[in-house]
Amino acid sequence: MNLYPRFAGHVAAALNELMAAGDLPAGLSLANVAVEPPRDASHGDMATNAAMVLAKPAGLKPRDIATMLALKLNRLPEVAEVEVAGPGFLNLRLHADVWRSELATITEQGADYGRSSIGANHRINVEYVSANPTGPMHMGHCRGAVVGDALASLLEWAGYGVTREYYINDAGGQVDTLARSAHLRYREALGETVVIPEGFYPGDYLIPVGEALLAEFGGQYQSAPEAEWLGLFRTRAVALMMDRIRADLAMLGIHQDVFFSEASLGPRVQEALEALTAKGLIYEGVLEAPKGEAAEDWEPRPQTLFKSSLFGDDSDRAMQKSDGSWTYFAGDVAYHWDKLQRGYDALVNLFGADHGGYVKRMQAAVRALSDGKVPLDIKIVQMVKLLRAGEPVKMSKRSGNFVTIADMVEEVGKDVVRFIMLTKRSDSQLDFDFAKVVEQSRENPVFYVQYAHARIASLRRKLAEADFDLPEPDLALLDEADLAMVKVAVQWPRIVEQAAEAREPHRVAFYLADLAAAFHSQWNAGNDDAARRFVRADAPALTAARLALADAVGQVIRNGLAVMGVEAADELH
RNA sequence: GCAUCCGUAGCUCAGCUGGAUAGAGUACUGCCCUCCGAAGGCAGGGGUCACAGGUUCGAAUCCUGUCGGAUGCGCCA
Repeated sequence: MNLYPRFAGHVAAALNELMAAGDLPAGLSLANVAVEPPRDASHGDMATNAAMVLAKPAGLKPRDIATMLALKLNRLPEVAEVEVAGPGFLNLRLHADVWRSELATITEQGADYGRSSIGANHRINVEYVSANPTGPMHMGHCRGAVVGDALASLLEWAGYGVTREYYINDAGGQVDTLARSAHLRYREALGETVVIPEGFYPGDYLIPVGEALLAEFGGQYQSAPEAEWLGLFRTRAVALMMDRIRADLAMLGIHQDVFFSEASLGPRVQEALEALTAKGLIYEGVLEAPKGEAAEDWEPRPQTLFKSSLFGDDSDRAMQKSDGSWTYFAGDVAYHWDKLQRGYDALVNLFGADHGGYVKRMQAAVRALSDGKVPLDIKIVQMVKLLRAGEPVKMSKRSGNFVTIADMVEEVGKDVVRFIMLTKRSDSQLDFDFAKVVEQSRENPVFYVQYAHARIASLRRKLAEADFDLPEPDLALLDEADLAMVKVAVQWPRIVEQAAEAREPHRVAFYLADLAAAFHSQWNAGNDDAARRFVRADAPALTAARLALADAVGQVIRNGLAVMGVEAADELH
């Protein structure tokens, strides 16, 4: 069992003993008792707020409870010193052997060190990317893709059963436009000179689609009426776009489990509507005019509405248009109905910042359909500003020229793209500077973390050349300065759990930067004082112990990078 | 008009499921440095955590309001 849960158990056991002995009133709730590393390392290795949290319900002074608890905890063999501090904190200092044995645990568990079972195998669906299949993936999709994928991995590490999902918007007017644009390219492939009118997709990426359509169908649809080819071309063009999107995602190392087609919803929409009707949440009504910018073409009309306002939404939402056809929202409700039917315990969606206004109605729908049993967590992913040496990169969507994911990955590599996308909370804006992200300096976290890993790898290489036999590592040879690094490394299981609970994969990137800093600091100490070096030809036993230490740190870095979907480098160039 | 997110050191950001003197990098100042992998090391100065109230033993963190910024609002997708 990992360090902190283990000590939480010790503290709980001690409190239960005090309750059993009548020193504390029986039946106190320990729910708010926390056992954590103190913010300031000089306070010790571990702290608990138990005395302060329990003071009021127990009707005792915090320091009195702390003193009783201290006596109990002091008897634990792992504890070197207990101190009551401040308003009633209990600070524990642990024996150095505790850190040595934690280090051994890292070595034993290896690539699984940090995996947790707090997810209890609950099934969770993470839907991300869901870019419209009308073009290749561009920069705007990139961050959501990376954050979603890393979050999915993180949840797997935390013990959830994760499904990675992509929703294909292949049923609206946009895909008709795609089909028409593809038809133009098809005619072009037949030798016509075409002009792409306003409102069509102008991008060059449709040229090969036109060629593919020509190869499949020959010239039979060149001048045929639209009704004859629209559905066919739509299906084919969407399929080709999805191939391309999958290839783009693969460049980022992303492979989703389920690609769910909106067009395939079919009877699900009616089912979802019936489910809501059965709950009395559907009615015919007229919505008020939207506020703000006046909508010229708005007029009040009776529609089929969902009472989403009962579930925290700002207004009720239309499911069916006045002509009886479904709204886009109805499709989304049906899609989430389908997810619920598939039996997930929790749902997570990643939305671009431009869909922020959609959050409440989706949560309302899921709450209504699942009777509040299945939480839908929606993460908003903010814009990325692309820069080149501080200057904004110019993009023109109108001409169809934008920076694609393929461009980015080709220029700086998958690992750099992924890492940088995780260096800020997803709900704040991110600058991506092509020049800075490949810089080899302390400021660049990708480099800094990879550099630590490369240095560790180089120790092994150096040793292979040096030709001296190492004994089995004896961790007892590690001193306090060596163990300082272990104290950072053993935080990893906590980071996994906390980041997973908060659904914030960026915390992994920050943690790895901290761990790398601890390692570099140790390394640099060796430059000032040769006695502190990892490899000491004059001391094989110490070298063996320090290498075990370095390897463990390298292992934790690899595990963290694995969650981020970044490969660890053994060498930098 | 309403909603969501944001406002922390000169700059870029952590911390936000309440805890002890608010952290990191960068920039700035002063020393040191050619090192197991150069792409530095150590130390120091720098903050009314936008503002005002409230809850609490305790608030950057929770609640309310104000100001400022971003985004969104539809029978579109």
